[in-house]
Amino acid sequence: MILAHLDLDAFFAAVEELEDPELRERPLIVGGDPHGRGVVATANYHARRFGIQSAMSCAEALRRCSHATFVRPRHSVYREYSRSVWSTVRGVVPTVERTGLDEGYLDLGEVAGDFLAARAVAEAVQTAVRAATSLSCSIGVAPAKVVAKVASDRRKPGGLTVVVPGSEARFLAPLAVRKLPGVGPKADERLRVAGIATCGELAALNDEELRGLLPGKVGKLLRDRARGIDTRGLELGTERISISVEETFERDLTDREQLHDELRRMAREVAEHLRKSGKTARTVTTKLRYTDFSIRSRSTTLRVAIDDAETIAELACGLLDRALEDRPGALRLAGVGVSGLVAYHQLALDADWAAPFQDVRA
DNA sequence: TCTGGGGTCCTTTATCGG
DNA sequence: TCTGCCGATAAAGGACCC
Repeated sequence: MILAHLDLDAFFAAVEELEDPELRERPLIVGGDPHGRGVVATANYHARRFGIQSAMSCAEALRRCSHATFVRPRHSVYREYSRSVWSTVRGVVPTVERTGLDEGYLDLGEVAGDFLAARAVAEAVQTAVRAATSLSCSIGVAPAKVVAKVASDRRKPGGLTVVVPGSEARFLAPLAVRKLPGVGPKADERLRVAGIATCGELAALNDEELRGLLPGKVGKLLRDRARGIDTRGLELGTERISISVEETFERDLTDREQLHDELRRMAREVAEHLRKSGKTARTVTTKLRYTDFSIRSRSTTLRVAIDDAETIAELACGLLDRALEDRPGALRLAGVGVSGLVAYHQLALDADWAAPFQDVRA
């Protein structure tokens, strides 16, 4: 299996630079209001020199670079560029799994016989994308997804890294465990405390050591990945399984009526998304974030799928009331989500055989 | 007045029927 | 009739990703 991971370089910022070339030579931050509660979505490479990174609060970014330009994300514009990029990629490599607007996996085995040929195909993809959109991307080529993904991140921007079969473990070994997809802040900290800093050290753990550190399926999976073992193939044509809208308020809210108003507004947006995707939903979830950043959620599942804003709103408000009874307090965020999605045309069929549920049986 | 919004997947716990 | 166990599944939380 020969596959590639493609990652567009500083995608949102790169698009904004194309739309307004004046931005190109300056530190640019795409994200929220630097005087509000937003975070950085993407920073261009000038801004990164000031230590600005994705997910950093915009207030912090402003502190680090007071002359940076801040712009709000324009997702519909990025979607257009993304569409153009991926149709260009498919012109060179037909089988592609998109995992985001700005990244995805390519099946190179389909168009290249060996890793030498694969490198040439990857270069052809980079050239084609640049020609069609003026955007630059980085690519990793490897026998396994996890290795290709890590490889694509090695020589940004515009880099190409090829990891040939047999060298996967050697390639990963010196890298920090945090570089491994699936190792987030929590796992990183647990490993750090135990003195495990690199992928090589994670790969060398025996079963018992691993159990103490990262129990369950997760540990085995991450150790496999650190060894370059990853049998996942490309996933083509996956369906969405949930839809949600949430919002961090400018200031924390306590007033129940105000919160209900916000939830009703979000429920209308969720219903609109549902309608556009031709789906109905059986489960409604309300999400709350308190001032201390802790998150609570309450959900309910119906026998029959729904898609109307009023029903979603009623359920969401009831769930909010329940959550606030369990734990009162000011909220910095509230959200409404639906899951258990059912295609609208299947509604009549599904309503028939839908099994009864606990709270209904009682 | 640090810390978004949209998702996915996994684990644990509660609950129910048999 | 009471109790315990088992398997499903819903609910809730948590980690992670872009």
